[in-house]
Amino acid sequence: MISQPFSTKDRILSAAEDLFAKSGFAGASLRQVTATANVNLAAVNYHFGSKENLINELFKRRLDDLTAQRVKALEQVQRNGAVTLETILDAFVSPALTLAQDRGGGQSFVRLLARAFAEQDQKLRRFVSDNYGHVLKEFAKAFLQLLPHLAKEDLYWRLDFISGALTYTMSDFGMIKKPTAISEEQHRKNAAAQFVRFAAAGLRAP
Amino acid sequence: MISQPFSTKDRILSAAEDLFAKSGFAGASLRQVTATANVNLAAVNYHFGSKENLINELFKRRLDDLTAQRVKALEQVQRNGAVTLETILDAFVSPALTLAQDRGGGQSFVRLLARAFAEQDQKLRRFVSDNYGHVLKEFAKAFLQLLPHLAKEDLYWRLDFISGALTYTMSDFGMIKKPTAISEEQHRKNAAAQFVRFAAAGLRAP
DNA sequence: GTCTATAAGCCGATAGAC
DNA sequence: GTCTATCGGCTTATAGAC
Repeated sequence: MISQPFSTKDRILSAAEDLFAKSGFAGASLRQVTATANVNLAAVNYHFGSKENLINELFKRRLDDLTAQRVKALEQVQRNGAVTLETILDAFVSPALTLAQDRGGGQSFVRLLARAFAEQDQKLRRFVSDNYGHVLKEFAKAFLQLLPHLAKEDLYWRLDFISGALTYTMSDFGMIKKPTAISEEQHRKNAAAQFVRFAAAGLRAP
Repeated sequence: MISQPFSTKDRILSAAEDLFAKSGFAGASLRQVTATANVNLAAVNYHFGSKENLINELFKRRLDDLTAQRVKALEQVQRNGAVTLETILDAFVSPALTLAQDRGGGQSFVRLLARAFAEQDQKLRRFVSDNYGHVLKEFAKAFLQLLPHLAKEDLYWRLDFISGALTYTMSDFGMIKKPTAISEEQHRKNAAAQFVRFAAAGLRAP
């Protein structure tokens, strides 16, 4: 069970991430996945049991990491005392946009996320809500403390809008025409700044 | 070529809309579509030529209508003189949310839109941009007139965020827990009002 | 326009050798 | 852990009768 840098399992996961992002879960076959990963067709069932379970492990791998980074960023904001709508939003958004720019599969993964939303797969939603819902609640609590006059119902609507805008922005991130003069890092920071400014104003709406 | 109320063609389109929304373009087969529509399997190729072309006609049918309603609403706002960020946003958003609530297939269609976005299908994007892009430009122009100090680049970022939030909201619309006491019409108006308030504040961000 | 029958091929999953 | 070979079932698309 020792995990090697380019194990069969890893190669399958990476190939699956790319192909499912490109063609969808139903649109990409395990035959395509194993051919791209340069492994035998039977290896998928040996290592993951089924196509469905392979997909679940795909989400688990990335969401564990993304969630941990968001929590870390939020805690850091709260420890440093500079708690504003902007800094909290940045703690939520920046890890996601960094992932959206990562060529090592993260870029594919955020497109997978957009697909998962469109799927409205109840099992997947349950999985996400069970495993990562508490983090969203942490952020909601932080926002509410800064917006004491906002009704909870209004906040939830607005957080939904923000989630939608972020999902859309992340998944399109590779396509927004980046001025060739600036670095990817610069572009990512610009996107985060634009997003935070927009979302903070939206949260402050009367 | 006389279009009858429940022609084979119409039944195929409606069944396809529902099934593709539920299972995706690759996930739902023409066999499922024709079985649901109560028509023969061969009828799809007779009337549409191929699965891909059936999908295109699906989008054409709804987007022609949605775009026309948006243009009409925008013109009405501009004729009546009450031109504000809120009224323009409402002209853009309300026809979409009405569609999202329509049980006669519109509800399925907006989920198809979310899927199409996740697909990042270049051919479909080109089709949408070629046929409906001029309407988005009309709205952008109207916004810019009310936000003379906003850089164009900033506006485009914000319109992207708004599109994402709207796509997400529409496609999730059937799932937001509606208090049983209020009517669907009421719920739709509430969603539109929440959205317009949020988006207008976001557009006005410093 | 609608039907049956079928072509030609891809699918996920597994049995069993190595 | 990796391989080949294969099972049973599904897919889109079409040819040709009615």
